[in-house]
Amino acid sequence: MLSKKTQYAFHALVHLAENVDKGPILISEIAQEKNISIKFLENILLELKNAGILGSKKGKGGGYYLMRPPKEIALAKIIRLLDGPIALLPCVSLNYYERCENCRDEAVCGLNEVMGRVRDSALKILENKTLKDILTRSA
Amino acid sequence: MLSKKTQYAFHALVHLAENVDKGPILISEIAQEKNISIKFLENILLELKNAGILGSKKGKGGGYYLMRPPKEIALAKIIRLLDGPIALLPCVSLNYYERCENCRDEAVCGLNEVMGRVRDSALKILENKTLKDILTRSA
DNA sequence: TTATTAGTCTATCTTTTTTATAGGTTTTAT
DNA sequence: ATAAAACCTATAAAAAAGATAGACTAATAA
Repeated sequence: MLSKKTQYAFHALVHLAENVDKGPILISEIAQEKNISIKFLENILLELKNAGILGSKKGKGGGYYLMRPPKEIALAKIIRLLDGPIALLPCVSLNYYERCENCRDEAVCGLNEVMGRVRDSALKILENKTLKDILTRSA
Repeated sequence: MLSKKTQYAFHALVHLAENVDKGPILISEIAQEKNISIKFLENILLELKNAGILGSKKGKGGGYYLMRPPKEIALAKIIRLLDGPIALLPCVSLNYYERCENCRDEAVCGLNEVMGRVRDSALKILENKTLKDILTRSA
């Protein structure tokens, strides 16, 4: 399961995407709209900003905004940033690989192979679907 | 990521599957072979037994054994038992569903839809692949 | 230039989950 | 009887997740 952090991030990003035309959006507005603790959300948005996904403006009229159009922000990127590996096992992770301590040889480990396939099938979706694809469907 | 518990369970099950002909297998043997803390493994095997996946025999000559042939034990079942939901979000989980607290209407939530697809693609593999499919490939 | 607004930063705290261990109990083969 | 091996329950230790606090900095407007 994705952590609350990542879930909150997605909802916040959706809100920002659905309001791109309105200039910088307040943390407090997002927090209220999406029912998220404002202080917790603050940390999350900062992290997204430091990763170059969001930009911000301080002072009156300030807030957060997307650095790129929604269709260029892949879901996989957000998950990896805030949650870490997408793979179910460290030994099949592309970005967070760790050697398996419990098997003799990954090359002939059947678990490794099957979990690699699960990873591929998830990535096929998560690398290609973007913020644009998770906006509210009526909008 | 799957918990250590689930990872250990898979490795233990593989060992049992690869030794079906040898009668009950000792916890200690599995622990040593797969490099798992024996006491931790004990708990895991018990849980698998209580779920009807393993059987056991006490006393001398005792140990654990599979209750069904490896090809009838789906990977999804093991994961759900020891790790809980396979879905990335509670609101798209088939077995552990929880309402989303952050969106107004799941029916039009794009995140819900995409994550539902990720779940389906993972389940397509994990429901159909079994213990038999994760045995060491040379065997 | 000062007050206000709003993000920045870092630290800490609480709770939950995960991982692991301990030690006695029961069953069974010999 | 005794030794082997699973059973059971509790607890402890460590790590991660979730949440909060408060002082700091930058931008804007009066």
